[in-house]
Formats: sequence, structure tokens, C-alpha cells
Amino acid sequence: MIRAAVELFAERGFEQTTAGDIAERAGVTERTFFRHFADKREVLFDGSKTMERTAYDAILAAPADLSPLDAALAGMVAGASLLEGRRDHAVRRSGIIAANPSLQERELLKLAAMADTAAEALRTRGVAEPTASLAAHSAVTVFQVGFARWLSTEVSVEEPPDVATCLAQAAAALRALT
Amino acid sequence: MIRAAVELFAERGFEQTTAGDIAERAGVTERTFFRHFADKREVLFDGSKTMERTAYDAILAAPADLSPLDAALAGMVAGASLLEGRRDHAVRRSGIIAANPSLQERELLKLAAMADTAAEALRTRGVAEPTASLAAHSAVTVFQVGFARWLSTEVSVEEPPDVATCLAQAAAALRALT
DNA sequence: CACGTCATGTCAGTAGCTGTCATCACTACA
DNA sequence: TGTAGTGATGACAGCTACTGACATGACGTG
Repeated sequence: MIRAAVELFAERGFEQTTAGDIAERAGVTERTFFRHFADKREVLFDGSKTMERTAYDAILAAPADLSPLDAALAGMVAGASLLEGRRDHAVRRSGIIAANPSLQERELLKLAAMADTAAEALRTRGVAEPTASLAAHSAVTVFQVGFARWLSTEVSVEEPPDVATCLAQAAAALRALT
Repeated sequence: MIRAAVELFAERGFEQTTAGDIAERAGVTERTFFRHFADKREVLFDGSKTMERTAYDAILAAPADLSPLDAALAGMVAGASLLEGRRDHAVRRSGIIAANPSLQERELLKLAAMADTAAEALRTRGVAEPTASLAAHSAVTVFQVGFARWLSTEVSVEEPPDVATCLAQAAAALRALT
């Protein structure tokens, strides 16, 4: 169903695709579609929970002497690494989301959830508020900026971009702010 | 209509209130409601455009020797100042939004729009990417954290909290991250 | 072979939202 | 004063996202 949805969204656009269309191409009923996905948008955000947990675990597993921001960033790198081998898919998905405000909303909600989870992990590490929230949000911002850069770099210049490298660059730019 | 909507959302909750209910209490038709608001959620985000523009103008008007982050923060303070005298309303609105994920999505979209606008203002000031985006997003994060703190401080302790003060505290905590 | 349970199909219904046309107030201008 | 244009609203039909309820069939377990 995910594959069917991505295909259709890419062909006709998100709004022009009905839930029935996706179900039909996937060979199931519309009702069945809504039993697997809470709503039509959710079909594009299947792996978000996994990424969230991965980041959470990585933050807890980070060396104890890391600063809150560095620990949160380690979580982001771990989460982003999950997509390392699937750049083409990520690019197409990103294009679909960029073309539709309601999908952007959903993406922002997922990122906010990741920030909340990261803050929770930092608190478990003993970081107090509002430092935990600020570090988590900052790390997610770095994730956004670095990830976008990773997606936008041309592959034609045969220099295979690395997610972790892009995030590190964004992190460096963030530190330069103060 | 905005007043009618806020009342009903507070009484029965967002999902339990239909667009027809709001329209009826406001003395208009459901169709008329949707002519004024793009969707049911939008009724809670009426002033967001104004705040966005205020922040944009303030960033452009900020002293030229301010750092990107400080200029962006000046914009946030200017935007937040619009709500200075309406804390009670902001608190009630915040409670409604916190109780509904789809409203949180919309709020995140508005904040992202503010971040984009702030980044645009910074670029106009001559700030390059990705510094502009990072500074803008960081400033919005400070806005979120500081604003939440402003809303959560008890009024009973007769110490009238100041929006700008709350934002300044959050900004200080952000700087302490690095 | 009987039984539970789990995924799916079917059907009816609600609500968010949109297009279209008619109506009505208000304004401008002859 | 009359008339034409403009903008807001009401009325109505229609589509689609999503949900609840019930029936059916596959499958593993005893």
C-alpha cells in the first residue's frame, strides 16, 4: 500500500489521489487502508516511530560526558543513518511532501514528536529543563537543515554525500551562531 | 465567529464541535464560516499572519550590528509582544490546542512559517545560508519555550510575568548550550 | 473436527469542505 | 431618483475522508 500510495502521489499529486485509488492499486478495500493507516497522510510517515526510538536509544547510549546538545545530535545522526541507503526514495518522498501543506503539517508533527522524545531522553540523562527541550529542538533543527542539504546535493557530481557529514556541517553552523 | 468557536471548543472540545455548531452560535451559515476560514482549525490562528509580519519588520529594523541570532530574537520579542495584554485568552487557546493533535499540527505549521519568514528577513540583512535558517529556527524555538513558560507561570503569585523576560531567559539557556 | 482470533470485505453514516446560483445590501454614477 | 456594479451571504447539491457495525473466511490450536 505504501508503494502504491507513493506512486500515485508522484503521478497525480496528493490531493488528486483518493484513498480508494490507493486501495484499488494495492488490491484491497478503502476500509482496509484505513485500518492500517490512521489517515491518508500517515502512509508517508511509516518509519517515523522507528527513527524516533533509534534516536532515543542513541541519546541514552551516548557517552556520559557529552554535553546535552552533543548527545541530542548523536541521536539525530543515529536516526538519520536509518535512511542512509535510501536517498532516492527520500528525495521522491520529500518532493511529495513539499508540494502539499497538509503533508508538511504532518512532517512537522513527527519532527516535534522526535524533539519531545529526545528531550525526554536528555531528562533521563539528568539534564534539566529548559535545557533539555532547547537542546532537543536545536538538534532537530540541525537534523532538518542537514537532512535537506543531504537531499539537495546533486548526485551527478559523483561525490556521494554522507548524512552524518551533512549533519555535522549544520551542527558546526549552529555553534557558530553564538 | 472566533469567539463562538473558542467558547464551543472550551465547552465540548474541538472534535465534538461541528462547523455547523460554530456557525449557528455566530448567527451565520456553515458556508459563510468556510468563506472566512479555510478550515475549522484556522479559526484559532487568526492573528498569526500579523505576528509573522511584525517579527519580519522588527528583524529588518534591528540594529545592523546585531548578530543573526540576536536580530531574529528581536523579531520574536516583537511578535510575542502583540499578545502581552491577552494572557488569559492565550492560556485558554493554548489549552484547546494542547488537547488536539490536529491543532498542534496547525500550530507547528504557523511556527514554521514564522521561521521561514524570519530566515527571509535575515537573508535580506545579508545573512547567508544555512546560518539564516538556523538562527531563525533557533529563535522560534526560544519563542516556543519562552512563551510556554510565560503561559505556565501562576498569576496567583502576583508577580506579573513579562513576555520579553521569559524569552530572554530562554535565550540565555540556549546560549548556555554551546 | 470444533473453536477462537485476526484480517478483510461490505454497507451505512457523519462531517469537513467546495462549486454554483440566487438574493440582498450598499455604492457609484448618470 | 433610478440603475448598474460589487461584495457578502444563504441555499443546495455533491465529493471525499474517515468511522462503526456486522459478516465472512483463513489459519493455528486443542
